[in-house]
Amino acid sequence: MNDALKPASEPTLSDVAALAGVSRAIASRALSAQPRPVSADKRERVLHAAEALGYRPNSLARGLANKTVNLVAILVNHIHDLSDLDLFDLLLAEIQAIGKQVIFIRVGAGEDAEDFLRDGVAYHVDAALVFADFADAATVRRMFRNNAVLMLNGHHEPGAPSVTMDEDQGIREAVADAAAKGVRSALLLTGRSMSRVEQARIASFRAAMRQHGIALLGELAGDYSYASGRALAQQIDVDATGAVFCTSDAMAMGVLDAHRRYFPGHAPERFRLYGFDNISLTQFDAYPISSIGADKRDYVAQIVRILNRPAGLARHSEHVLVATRFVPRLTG
Amino acid sequence: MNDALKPASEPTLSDVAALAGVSRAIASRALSAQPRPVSADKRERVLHAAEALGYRPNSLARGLANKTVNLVAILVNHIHDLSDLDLFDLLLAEIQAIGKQVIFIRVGAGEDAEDFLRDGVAYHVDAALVFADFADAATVRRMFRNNAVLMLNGHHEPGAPSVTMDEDQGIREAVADAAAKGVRSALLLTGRSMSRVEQARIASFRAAMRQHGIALLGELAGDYSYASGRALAQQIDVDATGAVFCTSDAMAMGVLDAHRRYFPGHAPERFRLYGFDNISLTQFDAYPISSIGADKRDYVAQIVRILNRPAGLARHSEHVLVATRFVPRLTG
DNA sequence: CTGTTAGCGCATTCAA
DNA sequence: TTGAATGCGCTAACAG
Repeated sequence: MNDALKPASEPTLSDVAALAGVSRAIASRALSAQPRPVSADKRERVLHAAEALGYRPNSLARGLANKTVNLVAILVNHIHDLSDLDLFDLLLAEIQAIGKQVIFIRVGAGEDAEDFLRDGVAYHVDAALVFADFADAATVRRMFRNNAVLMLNGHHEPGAPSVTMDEDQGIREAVADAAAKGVRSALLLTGRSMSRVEQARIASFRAAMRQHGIALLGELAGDYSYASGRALAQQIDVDATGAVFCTSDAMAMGVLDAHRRYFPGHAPERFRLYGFDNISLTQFDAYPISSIGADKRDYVAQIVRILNRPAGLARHSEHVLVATRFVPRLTG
Repeated sequence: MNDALKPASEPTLSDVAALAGVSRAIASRALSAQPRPVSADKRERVLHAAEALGYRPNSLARGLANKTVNLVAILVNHIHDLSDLDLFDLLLAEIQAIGKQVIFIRVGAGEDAEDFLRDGVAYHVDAALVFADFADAATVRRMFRNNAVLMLNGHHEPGAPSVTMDEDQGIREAVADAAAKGVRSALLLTGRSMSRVEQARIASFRAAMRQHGIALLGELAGDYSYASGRALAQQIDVDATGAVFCTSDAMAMGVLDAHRRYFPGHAPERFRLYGFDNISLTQFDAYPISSIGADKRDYVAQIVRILNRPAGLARHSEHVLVATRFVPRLTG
């Protein structure tokens, strides 16, 4: 088939090289981001040819040859928690800023992960960021044919680096705040308890309350959602309960709405209310919930720093802790 | 270098074929998702070998050979609007359900798109879903070396299919509702007016109000955010204004908080308040805002249907309209 | 049904 | 500095 009959398709490096009158190797070097030996005039010709043809390098082919794809996978259970909104937009922006693209993988309840493995649908990526609860590093490594796994779900295994929020710190501050305000008894509303992060939170609350002599009246199992907080709030004995600690802001919002008559003008009348994650919604007037959270910019910066490390994540497994703090608002 | 000295690396198809004692082609066919002619026993041997080696196909190589990568790009300005939470989790799940992976691209204010083009960082994808305001189909096509562009940002160009919410319908219902309740004058709070979608919304509101004899007292320019609604609410003359229509629920939430004294028990006392997008947050007790929106499942289903169409999106440009409806709640 | 061969588009040896 | 040749891992076309 001669050129005239060739179907219109994307120009390749060969086309550029042909138009510029150089070899493919020269064209490749001229177009490379790294400095490569090419004479000035040939470089010029190649660049012009590429421009004229509207040439776009094929990332797949480049990745195959390079074994570096500039692709990062983010594994999540889902993205419908309110706190996700604050985090992922920032994370996405920062990862793109270092020249990588983000492939989002939603593994749902957790069983689906096995499907990914079996079907081999997963991409070969430079690194995998694991927010999903279930996943252990080994599974994720197999999933992505890659050792560069960054654990962000509270697990920290010897082989893989991790960035974890030091939630204990913020929890202690919040409980101390309650104790200082005379709280003697409290209820704890929890989320999905199978999660490592959640278990750590619960343990921290228990320890801090014990330390401050606050009686733990009970633990009610929710699922982080507004609806679960709204429903569980019915079980709160407002006369006996000094404070309600929730492991998500959304649950605290549900509690607040259920008992809003006790928060006239948002001043705590019966019990104090504490949320978790310090989501931006707590800045809305209707939900002035005292909360616990880390500086998201700091958290994301730590993740990106590890991602950007030339050595890669595989070798030395660094475990980074990001500080959280108590953020007082009207309810706490 | 003999096998003993070969560095430990990912097993390839060749390794599987060797272990199974078949050719690479047979191994490839046995591992293929599509039915391919392979004898039962060889297929069995290949599967076992793959299992034993922990073989994972390299999607890059497969894509290169196939020219089909099972990758879909989603272009957004950002993902921090409350309405994004409802949409993208569902969309992600549904796209994965048809065996494709999602690469999220955040183009921010819009200038960054040019950077993507220049740097050629964009991946070769099967299709691009364009939610970002700025982008025209031609730019996106160049960006992804691909003609399969699905416009979801309100633009519908001849070359590219689109799925658009028929917002006019819901807006007419909402305005009719207000008129029926005796509203004679109204204010409109708008978002980023450069967006095609937003311009259409504004036009619909104007037309509907004209039709129902509702005087448009003014248009206040916000940015879809709670904060902008909260701030602009100061300019509302509660004595002269029968209703406030907002082009986002978040702005309506801001208005509600600013004037909450006029909504005791959420019963509209002075003016009626209408939001937009019907986000799930309007189901929270504190923000019972009447809104306008489409069935998200329907909307996503239309998108996935087009994505899944064997013919591809390139040829026939289908323009799908998804119905919106007025959803009355306490404020409207 | 099977194996051989030839690419996909690119980066990188290695001689020249 | 250049260009021919090689290979990344896989699938498709072809012949057997």
